Amino acid sequence: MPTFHFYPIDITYRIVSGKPVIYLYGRTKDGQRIAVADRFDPYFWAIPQKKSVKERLENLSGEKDGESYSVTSVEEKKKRLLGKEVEALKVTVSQPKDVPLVRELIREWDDIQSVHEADILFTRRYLIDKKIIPMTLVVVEGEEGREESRIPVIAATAIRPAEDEETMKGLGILAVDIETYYPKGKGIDMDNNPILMFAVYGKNISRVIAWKRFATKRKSIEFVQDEAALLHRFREIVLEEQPDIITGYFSDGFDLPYIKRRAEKLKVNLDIGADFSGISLKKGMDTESKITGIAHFDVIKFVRGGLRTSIATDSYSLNAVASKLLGETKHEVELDDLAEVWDKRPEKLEPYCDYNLQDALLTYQLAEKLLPNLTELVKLIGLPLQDCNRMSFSQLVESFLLRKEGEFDEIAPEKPTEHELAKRRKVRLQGAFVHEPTPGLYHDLAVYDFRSLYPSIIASHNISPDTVREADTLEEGAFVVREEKVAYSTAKKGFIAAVVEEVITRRMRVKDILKKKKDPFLEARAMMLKILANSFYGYLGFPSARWYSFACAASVTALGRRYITETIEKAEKAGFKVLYSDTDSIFLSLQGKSKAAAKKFVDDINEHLPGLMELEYEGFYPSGIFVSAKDNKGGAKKRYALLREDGSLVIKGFEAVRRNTSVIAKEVQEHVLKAILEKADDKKALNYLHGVIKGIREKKLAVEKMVIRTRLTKPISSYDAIGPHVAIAKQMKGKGIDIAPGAIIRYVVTTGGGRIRDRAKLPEATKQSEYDADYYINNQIIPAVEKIFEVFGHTKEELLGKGAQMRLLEF
DNA sequence: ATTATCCGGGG
DNA sequence: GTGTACGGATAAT
Repeated sequence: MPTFHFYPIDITYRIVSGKPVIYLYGRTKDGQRIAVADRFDPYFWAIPQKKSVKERLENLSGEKDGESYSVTSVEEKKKRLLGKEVEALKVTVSQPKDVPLVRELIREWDDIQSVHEADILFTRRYLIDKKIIPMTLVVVEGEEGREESRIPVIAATAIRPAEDEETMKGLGILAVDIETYYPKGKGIDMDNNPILMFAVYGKNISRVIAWKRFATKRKSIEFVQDEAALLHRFREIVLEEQPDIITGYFSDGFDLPYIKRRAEKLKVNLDIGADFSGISLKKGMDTESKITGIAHFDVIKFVRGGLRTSIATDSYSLNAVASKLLGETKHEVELDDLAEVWDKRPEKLEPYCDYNLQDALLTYQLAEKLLPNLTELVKLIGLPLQDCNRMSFSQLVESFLLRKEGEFDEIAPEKPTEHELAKRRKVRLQGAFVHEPTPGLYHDLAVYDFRSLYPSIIASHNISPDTVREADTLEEGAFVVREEKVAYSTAKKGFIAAVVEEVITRRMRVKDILKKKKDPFLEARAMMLKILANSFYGYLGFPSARWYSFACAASVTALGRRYITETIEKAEKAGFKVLYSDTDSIFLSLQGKSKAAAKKFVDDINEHLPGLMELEYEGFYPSGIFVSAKDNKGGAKKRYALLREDGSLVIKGFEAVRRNTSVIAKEVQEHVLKAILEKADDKKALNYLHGVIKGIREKKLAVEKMVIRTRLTKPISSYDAIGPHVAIAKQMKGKGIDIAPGAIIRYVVTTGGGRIRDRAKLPEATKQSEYDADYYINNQIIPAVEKIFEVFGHTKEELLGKGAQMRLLEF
């Protein structure tokens, strides 16, 4: 029997002669695309009320809505349900579609207590049970069968993961991007507006296909007869390139559905799937596009999903993400004019083709850059790239737990009913501890952080839905969380606590190796392990979670508050002063103590911390400033600036990087912070401010510095409150420039009477003499620095330079 | 403050 | 497809 070593990429199933067959699509070690077909039977778990139900189940079969269903076998197994031993029945049925039918039927039976895992997708169940991890080497025995397929199909007689968990490398990525016709002022209309051009970018291809000819020297541009021919070309290119991964930017919801729709409309056969199927869509608010045998990597879904907390960006547009991650930007063209240029001035189309190709290139580069992270996630979670690409944090955790439960003989709890869900949504978790800072400028600060606070609490205190007990439990060694009136058994490792501990220790091992040697793949692994570890707390409190536990989630934050306040008490006993603390971080003033003493403080704390918990010394800062909150005297949370020893600044929460603020306001804010932190010289900062204010008054500053950027969030007509940006958008519309929701409107406020919105002008149409100095001083500059100067007792009047004059008048 | 709703990205 | 949203921001109450 021939043996094949291959890396699975995609998985589906089909019913062949009435029996379900799993199809794994992938590539062999030597690069050949193959499919592997393997028989597998669907099953789920039932917990009986009475043992006699087994026989009743075994004989269950029937018909519903013309479809027959049957139970093929029932097997008794000892399992655990939230740690409690149960006699479970493994109910095997003949087809996946029988599962929901039988499930609903037997749920009503008196002798059935509960039904479990009857909603785990068939292909996922297969991967878990066979211990197969996509993109990781698998050994198959079997012969090539004869069936209709683009690639050879091996009928498996045996399948198992390879001994060494070798990861697939050198995957072929093909980036796709389309440009479509859309007249000004109209929305996207897949039914009526054609695709004008598309760009593909891959290792061996960099091309734009358009169906209107114009003179060009670009070798990358190729012309076809019409839109149907363009779609044919798309099919051809995909089949020629044989990519493992097709990537796009929002291609789940735009490019691929658009291509599919146009192909249907023009009756073009798009049988690019390994089984000759086309692009399949899953609808909902969130569409997903799939092609059998190829993994579809929608970059935006990963950046906004699994990587969301790791990549901070204001906007998730291709331009914003590419400039953040690659330091590159899109080409600038007036996309709104494309339809008109296409119709009337095709000779001007070249820049649009360049734009199109650049988008495909950026998408390709993003996919290439993020693939190590996504691959690590696939290996961690054990689901195909297509799925890991689109998962939320709670789905990641749950999929990981479903993979792990076998090791603990656990059966997953049922998903909550609507009623249960409503109940869970009503309760609120108490958050983290915050010590508000007292506004002021401070010198010699030490900053500390609890490393992975919540995950380490879960692991160290055995916080797990299967170890929760009543607070007055008589169980020996149980750890009481008095704040929540619950306790946690320590007799046996809880399922979730054990899994979290494994994730943390795995990450620590990876970090240890990384200390000795740089390795981008291990860095990606460490990052994904961190993301996963940090997701468990949220999962425990997520209403839809199978392993939801309010007690556990509440205990995690309660212990977080407990540990941080205890650490603060110890710091004060040791002679430090607490300036600020939020969740897992502590800012101390050294109060004349040495840097060495600050460093040593963590050792004293760590000596008494349990398990994996650890306080880290984040660093020493020569100075730092905390300002007061908007409407009260207390210090603002998450709004401070620190000076590092190397002279650089750490700015948190200030407007310095926000939209909606003019360039000049950001500049002034940063400059003032720097002057104050470096020299503690508020007089000098004040002088600088007065200089800027004078410059603005005398109109010596460029209009560009006065530009305010605001995003238009909905169609112009649906605004009730007309802000300046809406007024500008209206003006632009009046000039025939159509502005769509999502556009960033740039404007400058000019002098004159009336409301701000009547005085907003386009920057291009504003002369330097026109901007409204008073507006910029009072509404932009002053609010940006007011709180900083307030720390030194400078009033708004002083900032405006009125203080001195008033004093003269007073005397 | 708290709850309802709107929206993202793509052209 | 043995299934379906999700989190943040803004408007409304």
